Amino acid sequence: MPLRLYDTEAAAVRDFAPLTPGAASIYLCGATVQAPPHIGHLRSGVAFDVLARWLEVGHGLDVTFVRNVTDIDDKILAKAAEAGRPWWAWAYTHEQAFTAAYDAVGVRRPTYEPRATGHVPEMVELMELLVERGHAYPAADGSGDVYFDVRSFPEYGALTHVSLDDVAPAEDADPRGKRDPRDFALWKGSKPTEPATASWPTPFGRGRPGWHLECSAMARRYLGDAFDIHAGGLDLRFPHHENEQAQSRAAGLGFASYWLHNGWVTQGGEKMSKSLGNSLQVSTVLKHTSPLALRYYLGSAHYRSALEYSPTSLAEAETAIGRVETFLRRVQPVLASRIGAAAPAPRIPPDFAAAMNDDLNVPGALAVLHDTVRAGNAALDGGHEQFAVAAANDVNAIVRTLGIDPLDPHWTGAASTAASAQAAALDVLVQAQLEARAQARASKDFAAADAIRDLLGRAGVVVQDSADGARWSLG
RNA sequence: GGUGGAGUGGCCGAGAGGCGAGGCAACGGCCUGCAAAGCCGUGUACACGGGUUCGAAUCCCGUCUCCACCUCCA
Repeated sequence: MPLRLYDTEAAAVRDFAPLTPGAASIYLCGATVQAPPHIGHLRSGVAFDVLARWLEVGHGLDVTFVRNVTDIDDKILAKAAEAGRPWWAWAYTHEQAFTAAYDAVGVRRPTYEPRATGHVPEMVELMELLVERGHAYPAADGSGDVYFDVRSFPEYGALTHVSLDDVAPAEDADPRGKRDPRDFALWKGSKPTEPATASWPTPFGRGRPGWHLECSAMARRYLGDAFDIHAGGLDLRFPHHENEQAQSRAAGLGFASYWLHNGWVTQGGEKMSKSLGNSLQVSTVLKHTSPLALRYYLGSAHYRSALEYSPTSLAEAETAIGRVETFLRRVQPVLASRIGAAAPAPRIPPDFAAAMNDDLNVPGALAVLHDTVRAGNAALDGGHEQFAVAAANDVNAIVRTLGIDPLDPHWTGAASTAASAQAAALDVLVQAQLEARAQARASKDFAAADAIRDLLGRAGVVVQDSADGARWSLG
């Protein structure tokens, strides 16, 4: 079953066919590290992390995933200056905040994460090629800027389906040096007002990267002249991705075969923005929401749709993924008791695969997950062990593929030895309480039993009785 | 103005000509000492007005509303 992906340039869903059989290359436009990330910034990271996982698990492809860091631009320079800090320190501080946020929600590290400032030679190479081919020119006003000549490239506008007549002037530089006001900057000559550290020597003079050029240069270096998928947020379609494609194709490179764009996290129907304050910064949200629930929430709408945020959204996600965790914990004793019994063959549930292959329909995949959980719970209730085991198998395949396995040490904290030592100590203490409670219940002393449960409850320990004894969990 | 997207039950959110995706919330029931968890059941949802069709949330025409990009914002 082929993977079908919506390609922005074709404006249609297309079968995915990698350039190299057995492999897939992805370039994702990462963050401009000018401020700490809010939950909206995590959406592309999570969405395309799921894409990479599915290409591997569902299609057996060897994925090379490059996600860049834009570590220099006008805003970084302006904000750092305002804060009285070096721009590079400002950028790196926020780069680390993004890394921490991605790590927290289980976005796997990319194969490589290049920074714009580390790729000036590649940009110069590309500029020289474009100048040589008649698609770029140094500014006539001696500013040191280098511009892309949009009129020299008839395909300009192909990605976002605009005609040059409809393009407003690019306001990224003083238009005096431009041949056409719509020409955009590949390179920006250094200005006396800017820090000396924010410029690099080139044959065109000292300066710094234009925003668009870096991605063309880095994608080419790490993924080659042509690669499979270029991804990013919807807002990057124009001008950023249009300009990237124009540069690369004008330079004679194949560039991206598929363009994927993710939608917004919205509030009241509007794009989440920094003006909304710090309340939805990832670091703030994670104080009251588990990282797993945040990741689940970010996948609860299709990646191209808007995802509405409300104060209850994250609590709902917590409850929903909690159902899955409860089932997996319920079924564990059954699985443990069957050691030696023939395990069902590992498989990707067909309904799940069909949803994923349909342009990564994660909400549809989650519906399959919940259906399977319900069937598994019903099987446990009815004592149909074999069926419960099969359901557990399917649930595990789904949650592992989506990166939302509630029992993964990444979420449970068991990865750390200190944490697991604490967990083990707590378990001994709680089990002792549960033992006392079981005795109280056996002698119908429900007041004593409830007192123990209340005590544990005040400590944040939730007790659940079941046919085979009480279980406890934090939360 | 140009280009694109969207309006689905209390909320979130898939689907895209015929079986009420799924989650959250709510209500009823089963189970249960109670609770929790789990299971079963309960909703005449598709912005509005026309049209096509045996049949439309889904196709066509028109209208309204909202959002995004064109401002170096995932």
